[in-house]
Amino acid sequence: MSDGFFHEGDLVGVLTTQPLDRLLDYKAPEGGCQIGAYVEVPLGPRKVLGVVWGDGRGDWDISKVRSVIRVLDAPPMRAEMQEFLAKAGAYTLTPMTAMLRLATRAPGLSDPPSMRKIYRYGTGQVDRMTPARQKVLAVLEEYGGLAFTLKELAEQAGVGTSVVKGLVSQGAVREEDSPRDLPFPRLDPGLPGKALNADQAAAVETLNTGEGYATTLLKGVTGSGKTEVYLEAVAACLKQGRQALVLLPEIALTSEFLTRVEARFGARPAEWHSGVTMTERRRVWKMVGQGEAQFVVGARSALFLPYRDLGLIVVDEEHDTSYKQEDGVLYNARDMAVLRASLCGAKVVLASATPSLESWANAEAGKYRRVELKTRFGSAVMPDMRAIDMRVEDLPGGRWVSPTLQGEIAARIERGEQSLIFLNRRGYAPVTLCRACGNQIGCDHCDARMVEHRFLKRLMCHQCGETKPIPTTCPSCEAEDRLAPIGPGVERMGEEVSALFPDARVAVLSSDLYGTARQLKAQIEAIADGAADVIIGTQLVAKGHNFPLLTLVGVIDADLGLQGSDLRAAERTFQLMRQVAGRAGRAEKPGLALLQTFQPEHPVIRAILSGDEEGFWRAEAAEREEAGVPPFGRMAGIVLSGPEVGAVFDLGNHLARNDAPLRRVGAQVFGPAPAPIARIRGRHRVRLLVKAPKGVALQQALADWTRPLKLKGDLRLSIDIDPQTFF
DNA sequence: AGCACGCCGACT
DNA sequence: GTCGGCGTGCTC
Repeated sequence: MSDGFFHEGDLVGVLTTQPLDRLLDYKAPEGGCQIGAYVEVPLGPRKVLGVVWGDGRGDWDISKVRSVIRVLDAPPMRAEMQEFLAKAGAYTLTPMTAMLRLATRAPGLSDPPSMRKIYRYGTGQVDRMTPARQKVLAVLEEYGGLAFTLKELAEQAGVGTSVVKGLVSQGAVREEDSPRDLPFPRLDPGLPGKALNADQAAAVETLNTGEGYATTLLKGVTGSGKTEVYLEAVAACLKQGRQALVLLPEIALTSEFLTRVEARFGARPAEWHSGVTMTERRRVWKMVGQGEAQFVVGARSALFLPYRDLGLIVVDEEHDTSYKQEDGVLYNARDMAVLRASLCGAKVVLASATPSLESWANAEAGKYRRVELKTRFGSAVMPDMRAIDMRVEDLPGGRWVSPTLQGEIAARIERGEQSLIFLNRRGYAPVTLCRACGNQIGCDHCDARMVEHRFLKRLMCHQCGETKPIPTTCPSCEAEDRLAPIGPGVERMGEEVSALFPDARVAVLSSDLYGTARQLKAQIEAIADGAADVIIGTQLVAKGHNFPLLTLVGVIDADLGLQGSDLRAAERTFQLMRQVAGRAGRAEKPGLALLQTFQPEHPVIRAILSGDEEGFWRAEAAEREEAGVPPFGRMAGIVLSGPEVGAVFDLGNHLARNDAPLRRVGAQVFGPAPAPIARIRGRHRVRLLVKAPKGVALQQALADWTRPLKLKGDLRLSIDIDPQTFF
């Protein structure tokens, strides 16, 4: 190889998407290929996708080495992307083949550029003009030289597609082939943004200061205008001719957000999330690679698109736990964003009203810059927050709205304002109990209780999604009609609130009550416009929706999430409560947030009420430092699973006993213990936790520790670096 | 990941 | 006899 080019017949090392965890040797194809080239290679009887990763190893019988079939029509993977995948793979202990699969998650990459028919003005004359034909020509006239697809044109004109076809046959409309993967419309960062207040302007200044890599924690309460601020960072990035990426939790990817982008830059960005169609996915992947998509708004996997020159990554709601999730590979998108940016000299903005403790600690340590937006827009201020001490409230069994909260809701209904009841529990009742034998109905495949969904008239397991009809006899003792729903879910809250306020319009917002994301969004928009007096919602409502008429938030069970010894539970409760409370009083009217709790003296509850966030974080940080857990120590979770408990535990015990590679680096292993969810879809799960001091080569030790294992039968092992839960 | 090979149990 | 279960091995 010289300057990254291989001539025909040179030995190249190819990384494929097949799970053979090493480079495979091939001969460079006719015409040669560049390092990084996306190629199609033969593997056994199949053709597979790969990337020319570097020199061939030459350790394979040369007579068996086959040739690369062809180089695909895409810019080669950049060295910086190779490095990103290698480092991310090494960090998460993920095989490189799996990393490459993440980076090529678009269908039909090996297909030739696909064409579609488009329609524009032709030169021919129409021999017989009809009203329908007139309409089609009028549409083409109105939009000048613009081309349409058949469906678009027919729809715009309000006629059938046959009318267009008729005009084509006469030459009055021209049919052309055009590449399906069209560039995205240019965005104009020069358009005027919203007027910024002093806080915001200062924040923008900080974000845009300096060249090259830097991470800034952008902290701002709900309604302080974080989005406007980071869109200005996007504008600055686009002005430099570099690409920008905004990551959002999947659930927050709404058309409302895209519309805001359009209002700021005059065009919509490229979208990348699970709801994007296959053809659009390919278009985004290709256009990002060609630099024809300047701005991508997407879910976590958008980090692995082949950017040509990425200059900015915004991680909005950076504390959101959905950034760490399994989709084949366990990675934390927030951390990977920082890694990627540091490799390509991009800036990172971590935006949140309630940052994660990790980011807070990094800012404290001076690794991140930090800016804060304190002012809420207009006259809106943070709501008044108070606890309702449930120990002194007079509340009959089976009811959850305290008299104090009820009174406040009544006052809001009177004034035509909205109230939000927050309960982070989907369904009707979390437990179905047999009053005869005490049995709680559980899932047959998981170690979880079935949740009653009265709306669906079924019991559902929230772990595996399994449902079954609500039984009338107890499956354990066969007593008739002794099963009772215990505890509240949002559906049941809806029932209670409707009974308390028969004339009020009550809306229950839960992801499972709406068929599609679109319906849910429409419902949220209608509610924001005033279509409901009382809104009952799960954590869905904590994620960035605006309710201008909302002046009261009642948190039904502020203690939910405080129990258990999970060190992150306090952090998460704190974040969630602050966010929910931030929903109230966004417009002109002051808000009130009421937290129903049985332990008003709990440090988390007190920190929320007093608004002493710094105090909360300092206390929380001290506790974690004491315990030597993240971010002050390293942790990894090892989950073993299999159909048979005994075998899974045996493997766990074997691992725990043979922990020499861990002890060498000063790491300790705890367990095996049943995993937080001990059984999922019929597979038993056992977890070991590894705790290590900061700064040791933990990944290497874990690899040495688990490598000798031969997983027999249906046993699986997965390693989770920096797990979200540890108890 | 696929796909072939291969070695034991219950059917025509 | 042979169909088919899925354990093991191979792909540059």
